[in-house]
Amino acid sequence: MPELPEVEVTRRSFAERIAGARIEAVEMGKPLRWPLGCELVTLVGQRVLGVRRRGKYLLLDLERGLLLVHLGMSGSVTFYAEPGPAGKHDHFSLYTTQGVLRLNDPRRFGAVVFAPDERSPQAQKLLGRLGVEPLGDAFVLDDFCQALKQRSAPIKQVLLAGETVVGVGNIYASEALFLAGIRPTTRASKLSRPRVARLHAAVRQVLLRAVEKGGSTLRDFSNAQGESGHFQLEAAVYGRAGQPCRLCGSPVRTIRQGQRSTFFCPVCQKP
DNA sequence: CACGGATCCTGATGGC
DNA sequence: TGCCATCAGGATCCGT
Repeated sequence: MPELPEVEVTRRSFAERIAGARIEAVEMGKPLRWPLGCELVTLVGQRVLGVRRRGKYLLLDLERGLLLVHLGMSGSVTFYAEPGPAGKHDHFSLYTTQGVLRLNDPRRFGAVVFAPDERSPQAQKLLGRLGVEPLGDAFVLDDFCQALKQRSAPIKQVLLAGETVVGVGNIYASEALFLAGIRPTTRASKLSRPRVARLHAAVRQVLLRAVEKGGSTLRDFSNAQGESGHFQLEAAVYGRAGQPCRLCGSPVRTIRQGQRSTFFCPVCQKP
């Protein structure tokens, strides 16, 4: 479900409501991808100072340490003003003085990990290899160009890996490459500078637009207040196999790359 | 070391 | 209706 736009929309939907809240209790369901990494008593009594985002991670800053929350494939965070019963796939709940934060994650590829500090090994194990933030000033064309020159893998997979630029998942990778007119199978190192420039702009544009639209609703995305997004209404290629390209009318094609589906227009996107 | 494949897990969907 | 195969927004680990 969640790529950068969904995570950012989620963050915005509860950051202000949880800021300043004191943690009163913690409840865990089935195991997630990684163990929490601390005793529950470490969390209880602490205030949540704020919520940041790094790539697809939500970072909940506490008075002593932080919680790294990842939504995996099927996770979503909801912040309830009133405490109710935990749902079937609610596997992590923070009961605070201002409401209850729950991570609901049927497939349990997500995780909540405590780290004493952002520079600690616990945090760096997850954040240490992440690429640059695509919507920040550090996403510079020259650097992007240089980084892609080093990589011989198909550009789609380089985007997905998140070591060059973070936040681009399976939907937005296909969308950005369509916007840039680049075939997903093209080796990253083979892209000319002008084409990298198009991709650089496309990645920013697609993600920014998706954030503005409130995230994708391809299946069931909704933010922490239960509101759904509208990006899927305008997907150019993702999920549109066989349907006419919105630019040239030829059928959108789908292939598999690294166990993931890729969608592209064989006419508009050049190798 | 960079790449490609297998893998964790549950639920939805479609064919027979 | 049941049963089976396939697919799903992620990212790590492992063999080559």
